Amino acid sequence: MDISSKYEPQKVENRWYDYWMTHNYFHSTPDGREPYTIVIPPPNVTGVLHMGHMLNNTIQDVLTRRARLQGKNACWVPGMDHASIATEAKVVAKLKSEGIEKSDLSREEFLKHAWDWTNEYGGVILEQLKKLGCSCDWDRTVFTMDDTMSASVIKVFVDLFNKGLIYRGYRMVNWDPEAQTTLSDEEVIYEEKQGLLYYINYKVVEEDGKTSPLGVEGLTIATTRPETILGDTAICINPNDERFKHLKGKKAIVPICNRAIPIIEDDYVDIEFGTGCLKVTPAHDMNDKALGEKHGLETIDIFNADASLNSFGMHYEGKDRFEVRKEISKELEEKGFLVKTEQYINKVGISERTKAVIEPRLSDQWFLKMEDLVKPAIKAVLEDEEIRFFPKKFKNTYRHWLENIRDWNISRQLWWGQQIPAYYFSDGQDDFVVAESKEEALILANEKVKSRRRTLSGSEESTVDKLTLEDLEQDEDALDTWFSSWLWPMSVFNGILEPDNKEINYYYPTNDLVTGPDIIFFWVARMIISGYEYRQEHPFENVYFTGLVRDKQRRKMSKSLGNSPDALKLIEEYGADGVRVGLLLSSAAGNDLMFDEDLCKQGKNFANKIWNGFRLVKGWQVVDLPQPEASKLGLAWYTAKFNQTLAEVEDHFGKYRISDALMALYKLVWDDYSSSLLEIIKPAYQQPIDKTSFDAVIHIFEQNLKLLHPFMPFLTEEVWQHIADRSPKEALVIAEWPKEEAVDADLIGGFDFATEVISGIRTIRKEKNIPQKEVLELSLINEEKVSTTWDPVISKLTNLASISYIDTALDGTLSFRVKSNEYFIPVGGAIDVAAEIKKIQEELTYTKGFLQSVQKKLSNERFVNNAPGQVIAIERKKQADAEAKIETLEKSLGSLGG
RNA sequence: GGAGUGUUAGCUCAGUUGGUUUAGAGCAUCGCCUUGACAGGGCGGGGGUCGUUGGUUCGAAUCCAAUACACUUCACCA
Repeated sequence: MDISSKYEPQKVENRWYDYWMTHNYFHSTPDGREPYTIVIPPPNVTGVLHMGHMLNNTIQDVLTRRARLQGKNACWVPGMDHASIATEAKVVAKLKSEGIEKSDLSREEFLKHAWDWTNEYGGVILEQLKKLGCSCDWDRTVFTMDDTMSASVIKVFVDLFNKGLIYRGYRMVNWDPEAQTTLSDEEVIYEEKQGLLYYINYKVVEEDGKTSPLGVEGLTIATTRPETILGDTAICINPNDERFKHLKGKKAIVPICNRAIPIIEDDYVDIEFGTGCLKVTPAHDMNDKALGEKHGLETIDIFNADASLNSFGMHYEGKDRFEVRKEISKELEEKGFLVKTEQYINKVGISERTKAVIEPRLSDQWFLKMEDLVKPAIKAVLEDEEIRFFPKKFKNTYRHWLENIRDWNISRQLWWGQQIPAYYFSDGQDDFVVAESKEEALILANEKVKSRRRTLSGSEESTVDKLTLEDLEQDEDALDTWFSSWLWPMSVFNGILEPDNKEINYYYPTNDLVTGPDIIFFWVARMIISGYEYRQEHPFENVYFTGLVRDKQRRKMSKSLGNSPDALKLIEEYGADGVRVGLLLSSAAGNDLMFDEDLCKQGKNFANKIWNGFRLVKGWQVVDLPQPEASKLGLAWYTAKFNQTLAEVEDHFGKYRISDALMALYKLVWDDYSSSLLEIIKPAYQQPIDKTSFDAVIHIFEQNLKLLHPFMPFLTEEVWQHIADRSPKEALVIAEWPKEEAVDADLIGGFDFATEVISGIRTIRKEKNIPQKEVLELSLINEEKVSTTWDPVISKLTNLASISYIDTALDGTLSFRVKSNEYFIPVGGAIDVAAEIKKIQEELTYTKGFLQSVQKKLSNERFVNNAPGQVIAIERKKQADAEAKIETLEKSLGSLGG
């Protein structure tokens, strides 16, 4: 047979993915088996695969594939979210490039464009996940704008409204002037920006009605936003501020627009900061709004939706806020109002999506009351541990957010998304109803109107016409995308519309959630909240938080920085398995991952190592021969080692230490299987192997492949199918995960000792440049009374002619020691006695030092009296071993005349 | 400003209730090896007073306190 000496992932990956798809291995339907469910964190419909996705989805695939091998009914539900803001922005931009303005289109027309865009460009990422090997149940692919998903969202909105948890409020919100929509607090990022602090003089109206001259009896405020002075409706001073006693009860004149505004007092004002005088602009600042309400101030909104100035901006009307800032500061300077400017660093809110500077704005919005909803979510994670976080440290973050929860603004001034099911029948603040359809809304609206008349007139009968469908107008706004995704673990199984259907009952609660800590509030917490509200149960048992993928300079990988490697190119270069291994090897749970392409190279090399381990075995000619003793021992030892590693791997998985699980397997396959076992059983050049050993090693190799499959699905399936002709039912992807068996510790201990002997012999070969081909003779003084069991293995791996047991040291040989055993190898040529003596003396110095540290402990009365017996026994053993070793070393020195 | 997490080998990290041969792994590095599965390999070596300072203890990388630095996160005053 002819097998390439290098594993070539490009040639096999697509083939196996197609094979898996053809045979429907990833598809799940409810049955009698234990379910293993995992829902994907839905990527944006606009998204393309980046490093974070690769890490996250690799972990999910490892968990899913392992569960499948364990015989569970594994179901990994893929999907996407509609990403309101991002998608709408893309569609608007595309239309603009075609000369179409959004404002020229009706809602229906715009949505058609959005769907066209989604169908054409959306979902690229799901195809990319297939390249990575993800074993999602693609038949279940869900999109948050699918009919059932949207219907679920609307149903939940109406339900929460009816429970009194959703309300409409006129509030100060985070306004993104670019997307022209509201953002939730979580979608605003604060960045430090170098700006200016402007000191501006205001004139004061004296009691006689005259205006004071500037700068003398006047007052000075400090602001970072001089353009907002046109919206000022008060000046505020601290009542305890001695400097401004004379201003109390007076009025100030806003420069340029010459409006007279009251000077109010409030201890909110920090005497130390700025000038101690605060301009109050209730329409454009959260704190100012609070002051405005407290003191009954007028509210003047000077901005349009795009943050250009409106008619209150006077001659600046129509100009952008930042343009106006420059121009107005110039005008203020020219007119003598501007005292000075100072460099000032302040934090500016930026839209996460569009990067536009957020403008606080007053508007009608829909809010979800969180105070009570949050309670079961706090209990589940922090008290009952019904939901476990890995790593645990994120519980603190979670706690902090939930305990300081604010109501969730769920409306967005966008079209792409579920339209808010509120219907207005007139202009009054309360002239609306909420219903799942317009028809239901009409009934409710008529009832509402009727009951009002009843209260007003006291009469049952009404002669006034009833409302018709045409009288109802649905709220223009759409719901926050997270208001769809917070239902994800339920809605993907249609658990909202049909809460008792077979699928939701089988798959919910899901098992694991794998996601980034950056969306712990956006998504994780809210899913937990909705899970308890709608199913009185946790949505998942375990949440595994991956770290952020950073580059070598510790910068977060992002599109804007351009420091993220092209995911698909990486797969092309290193193979999907190589990339998966590379990502997993250094991703301890929750720790950020310093991505380095060398890790993928390591993964690729590992794949090649396994491949060649297969090639070697495959190349052997198999004959009925007696099994060599060394092979028999080697196979028995490896079986023990395998079981030991399997136990470790299970333990790591239990703690979501995926990286450690992989490393344990990496060492098992590379060190134990390839470097040790294969060398032990390997027949001499061009000699056949005995059938017993061959069958055993094939079995062992297959067991290895099963453990590796979740991490390296393509390579392992390829090799598996090379080993034998397999029917679709025998594919590795659905093989049976090895069962844990008892570990024979004696075998492992015996081999470890033999390994030290082997290593000693190899070192001597090294030092004396004796090639492996040259046969050596080994003699030993067996002080440790080690069994001769392992001699055949030692002989095989170091090419010995004989092993002799002797009583006294051999002259003219090189020696080494393992514990108190001493080994001698005769070599040709003169022995450098001085070097031998030096070597022994170094060992002696170390051992004596060690003995001393042990004796120090043992001679400490308090140690002997207080330490547990087991610990003392260990120390005594150390002492005895060290003493025996010292005796051996000193004997050797004596015989060398040292 | 509040809270949290971390600091162990050149790099990335383990070190699980304090005690398992006077600290481990992978990678990198340094020697030697043109071996017959694999140079994407083999064999062998070097490398850390566990951020700093105190304390508790028979015993501290591990527990406590202080301190320095780094990161995360929340809230923010013109």
